[in-house]
Amino acid sequence: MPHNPILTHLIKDQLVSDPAGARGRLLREAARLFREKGYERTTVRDLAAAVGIQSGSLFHHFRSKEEILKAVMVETIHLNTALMREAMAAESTSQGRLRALVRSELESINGQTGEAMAVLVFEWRSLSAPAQQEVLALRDIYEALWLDVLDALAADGIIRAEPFVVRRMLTGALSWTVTWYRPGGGMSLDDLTGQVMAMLGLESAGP
Amino acid sequence: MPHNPILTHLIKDQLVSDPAGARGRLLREAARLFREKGYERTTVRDLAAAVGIQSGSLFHHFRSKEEILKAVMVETIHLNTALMREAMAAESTSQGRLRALVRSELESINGQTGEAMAVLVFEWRSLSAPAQQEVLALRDIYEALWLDVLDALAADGIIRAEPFVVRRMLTGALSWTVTWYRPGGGMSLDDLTGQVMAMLGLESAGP
DNA sequence: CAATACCAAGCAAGCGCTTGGTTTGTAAAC
DNA sequence: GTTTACAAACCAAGCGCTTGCTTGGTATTG
Repeated sequence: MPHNPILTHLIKDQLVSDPAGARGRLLREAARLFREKGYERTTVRDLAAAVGIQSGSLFHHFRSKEEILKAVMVETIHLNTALMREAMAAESTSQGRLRALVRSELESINGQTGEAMAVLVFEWRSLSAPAQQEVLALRDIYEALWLDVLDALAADGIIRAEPFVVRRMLTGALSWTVTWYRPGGGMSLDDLTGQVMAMLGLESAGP
Repeated sequence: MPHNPILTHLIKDQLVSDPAGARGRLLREAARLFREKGYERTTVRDLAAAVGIQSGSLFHHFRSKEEILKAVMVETIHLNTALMREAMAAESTSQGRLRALVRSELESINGQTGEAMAVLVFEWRSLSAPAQQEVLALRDIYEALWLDVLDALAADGIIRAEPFVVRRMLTGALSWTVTWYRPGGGMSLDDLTGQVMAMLGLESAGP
């Protein structure tokens, strides 16, 4: 399957590994295993077996196990920041942009990159402090996109709670969907987006 | 410091360990360490050192390390279910009961039992499948309290999104507060409760 | 013919847990 | 009020195993 243009561009800039390459394949399997069993319970032997090599050979591609975790997180943020910018650009109103952000984050969490996003949320503490700082800097860019939109909505009186509180509540609410929402079920991602907007009192609900 | 009457009653029923006893003290330290470093990164030597005994002596009180994790979770659910019932009983309207639930859960997460609640959320996967089943059964009782209130609000048209979706969004939003909310800061738990209600469009915000 | 990618083997450290034996608390027996 | 009995609580030592990672060498590729 061919990449979408955004991904191709990120690969060219070396911000994301090509999923077809050895490194990219390993990172995908790592995200899957880290989510399934947790970082600590996943051994380097598990990771190696998942891509069909010996455990020692991993250390030709990564200096340590932690570097694999960091790479999963960093590449996921890069990809999703880019996707989110793209989704927002198509909208002309603040309310539309919020809907695009919600929809985009739900897709990140429950779609292709879902495993990596779950790792980002649940394996945070497994990163060393310096690595946490690095990842945090990338997240700040991502978060600024949200706050700009929420600030605009608050200025217009469309939302009444404080923007930064709303963003944090939404972070929790949306990332938690990974524990219960199943894309194959009766509710589509658009339905779910509608439910979130309805919960905020911004649109009427109903699939 | 004396216990509140609810806790005393739970201790008498052997649903919760006395925090003054050896077992209770260990469970408190365990919750703290599990939250701070994660279950896997916390060794039985860490746990033993935290209460001033040898690592082997732990196994006089608990059959395995996992049993300690399970006990932390089970006792926390028992305590918080009781506290929540109490908080709700004082309210006469559905909206008041929702506010009481939100306030109560925020207090569970950010107050005394916060460490144990965080463990419940973030260390879920570290439990074996059978132990997960046991804990899940207890959570169902707890969740039923929420759904009853949300169903009533939906029936009256006060909330427009689906009750079970709202509950799940709130679960995520409220438990996520543990990652950013600091009780000592400028925002009290009552303020935060007000923000949540405002976000749902149910009350005007403002501390 | 160099760089890249890998394998086979294994090391040092740390892990959960077991074991055999000692101390401590408690309460009846004398 | 000392003695006896016994269980609960704990210690010191370490076993067997797994972990992340290293090493020295061998294919593979442009």
